[in-house]
Amino acid sequence: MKLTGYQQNFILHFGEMGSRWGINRTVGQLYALLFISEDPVNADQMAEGLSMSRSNVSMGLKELQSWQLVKLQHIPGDRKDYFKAPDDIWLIFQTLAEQRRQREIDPTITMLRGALLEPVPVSAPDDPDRYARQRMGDMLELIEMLTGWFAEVQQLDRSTLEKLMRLGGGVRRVLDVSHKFRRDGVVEADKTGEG
Amino acid sequence: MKLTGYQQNFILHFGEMGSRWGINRTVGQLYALLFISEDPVNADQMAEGLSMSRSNVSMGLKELQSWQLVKLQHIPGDRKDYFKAPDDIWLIFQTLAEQRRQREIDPTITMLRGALLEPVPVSAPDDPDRYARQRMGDMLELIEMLTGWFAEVQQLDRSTLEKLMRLGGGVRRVLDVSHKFRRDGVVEADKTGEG
DNA sequence: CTGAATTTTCAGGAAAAAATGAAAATACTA
DNA sequence: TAGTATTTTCATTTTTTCCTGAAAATTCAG
Repeated sequence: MKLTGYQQNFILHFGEMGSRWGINRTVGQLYALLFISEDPVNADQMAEGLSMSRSNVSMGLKELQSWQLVKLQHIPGDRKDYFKAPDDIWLIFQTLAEQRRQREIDPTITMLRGALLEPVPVSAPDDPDRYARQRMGDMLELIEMLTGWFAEVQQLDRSTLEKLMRLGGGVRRVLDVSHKFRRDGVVEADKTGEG
Repeated sequence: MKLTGYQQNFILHFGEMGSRWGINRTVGQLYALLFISEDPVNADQMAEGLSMSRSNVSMGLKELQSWQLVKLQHIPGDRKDYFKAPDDIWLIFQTLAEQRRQREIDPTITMLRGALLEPVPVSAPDDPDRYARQRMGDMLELIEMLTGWFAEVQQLDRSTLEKLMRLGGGVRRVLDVSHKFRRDGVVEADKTGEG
């Protein structure tokens, strides 16, 4: 597994960014390598190409598999496991976003719901947790709105999604007009009229 | 600075999640404390309430200020610095998203642009970097589409934004109809018609 | 200016995370 | 099923990150 300087540059960058992305250098480098490799790669090749121990590759691959970011393949006549990143970069992005939601947001939603479910002792006017409760409620509301939106948008087909993206801020104009066509009251007419 | 069990629960959670969010425990706890505190808090109070050293608080606050997530205030007759999280939780979210973009995505955009600018040696059919170039181009295209979209949507006023969120996947229906009103060719008519 | 109050810096120790090599486990072939 | 190829596990070492206390720097009242 020989890597060109061009490829190494990309791989090193992903390794360094790893810490900011909540993954370690190894995992970042492994994924970068898979991402730019047209053919599937086996663990020995990765260890050699990235100059790291075989066991480190094994742990890194395990991590990547738990993120569902790699596909396992087999090559006829070869007993080794070969790995590949999905061809579809949109799919990679969606998987990444979905996994980060599960790891970074869901636990907080659970905590907030639990805390807000606790009954207020006597709802005394001097409740020391009054403000905390309110803030936690605000936070939960925002997170639920955002994650709910994301979940729905994730269902959209590729072309609709790209259309929405390219529309950008122009979505405001479309939204302004949309109340004329609403069917089920989801859309509220906007009377602020700054357009 | 006395904290109730209710408040401590929230603060501890943020501390533990910190590592997943790319901040350390201290910073997570500090922000959680500020977030649920109605009145501004000074550094000594934080150190006491969170049982950590005064110097640790100082470093944590420096970090939070670099994220522009705290507001500095002064209380008449008191020389200490007091800190507060913004009241507006939408603003907090936007700041967070903006800062993460700068730290986690912008460096990669820069790297990709630089790499893709490099001229292909002789465009030989056996260019070993052919596939890597293509993949990096695909990645840059997706990232630019997403960040560009995000930048535009960030400009929208609060009520339009909430409207878009609550619309969720229903945006497809609105998009379908929008081509009737397009002004500048950004919107492509969709003939797949699965509605 | 002086000195007290307050905040910041930073070297060094503590804790956490990552990486390694050896051994164990697993999977497969003959 | 014996033997080999391959992968995984895990105790240990290495590296990185975090936290602290002491000292330095800054701010401000008198």
